[in-house]
Amino acid sequence: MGRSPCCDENGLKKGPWTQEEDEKLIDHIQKHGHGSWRALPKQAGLNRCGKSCRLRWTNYLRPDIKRGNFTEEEEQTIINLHSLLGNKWSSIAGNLPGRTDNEIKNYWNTHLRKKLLQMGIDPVTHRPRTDHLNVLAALPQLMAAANFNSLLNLNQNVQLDATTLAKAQLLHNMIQALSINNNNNPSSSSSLTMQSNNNLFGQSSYLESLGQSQNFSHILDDNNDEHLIVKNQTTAHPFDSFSSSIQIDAHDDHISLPLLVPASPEESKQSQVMIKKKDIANDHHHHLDTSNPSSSNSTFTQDHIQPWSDIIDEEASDSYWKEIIEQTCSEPWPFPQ
DNA sequence: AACGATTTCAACCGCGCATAT
DNA sequence: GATATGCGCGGTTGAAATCGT
Repeated sequence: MGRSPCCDENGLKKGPWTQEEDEKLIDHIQKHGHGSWRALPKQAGLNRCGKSCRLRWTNYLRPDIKRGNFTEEEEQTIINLHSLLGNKWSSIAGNLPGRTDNEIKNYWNTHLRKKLLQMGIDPVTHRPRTDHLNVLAALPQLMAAANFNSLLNLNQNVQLDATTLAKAQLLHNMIQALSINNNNNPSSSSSLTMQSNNNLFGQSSYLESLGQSQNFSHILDDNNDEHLIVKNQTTAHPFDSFSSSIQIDAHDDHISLPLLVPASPEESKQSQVMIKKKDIANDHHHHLDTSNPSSSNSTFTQDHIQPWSDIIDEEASDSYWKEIIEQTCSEPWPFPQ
């Protein structure tokens, strides 16, 4: 089946549109509608192919185009819809009035994709990435450089945006990676020490600071250990399609970090990191609990650790990691100092 | 200030599907 | 049913803008 190439016809202009061309196109469509895109250029006096005219109109000149930055709500919608639909940009655009599929696609590729990657989430599957964890384990000094005093100031209510949540997720992954590494390699030098004058997770304001509304409930386990169960009930959060819960051992001295995006119940269990509160309180140094039973159940072993060259993919470039590290460790966290 | 690296985004390209002939 | 045509979609490109040194 033959097809006449759309824009290969002789003499048809390509490239950026001039103001004059825009005006001609707008004027013609306002007077006559676009009708047949193929016939439009001649009728409008444009030396363009119909395809180029359609693209210019739908992506730029249409009067109902919404300009400006994407709002948090729009970001949330895109992420949620992408997790359901994949790269169905036109379908996603259908749920965002005034936004074009091209604009959404560009915004995804330049912003949202990176944001998810920074959270340790695969932007294709929307599931946690694990291929980079042992790379992080090689960078414990970066963690020590992070300003945890500001992170751990828990007496302020702070609304977190997606970027901050991304940092929290990455931090969680880093701690998780180091814990796993320690577990598998007791002689490893990658133990993590964090300085703080605050009792980290024993305060509900930490949870509130995640910008989430929760229900708290106490339960007793088989050993009569009291647990504080915190259920994430946020509905306006970009990741509300994922159920996340935070469990605090109120009786014992273990606290679990929230896994913001558990891929599955199994993964969620395996990725819990326990930090001993007494370590925090006693010497103001936070140590990862290397005897952590949940991480000892981890399926990660040294056998799974791959060479850097095997791990790195097209998006895990030097600049990619540089960006993550810099944003995670150098920027001030949005917690009050 | 200059230059190279990186990012952004408008525009293009090729393909698949639907419809017309 | 075969072929031709048009449209829309998703991936890719490359110039311009921005950033970093």
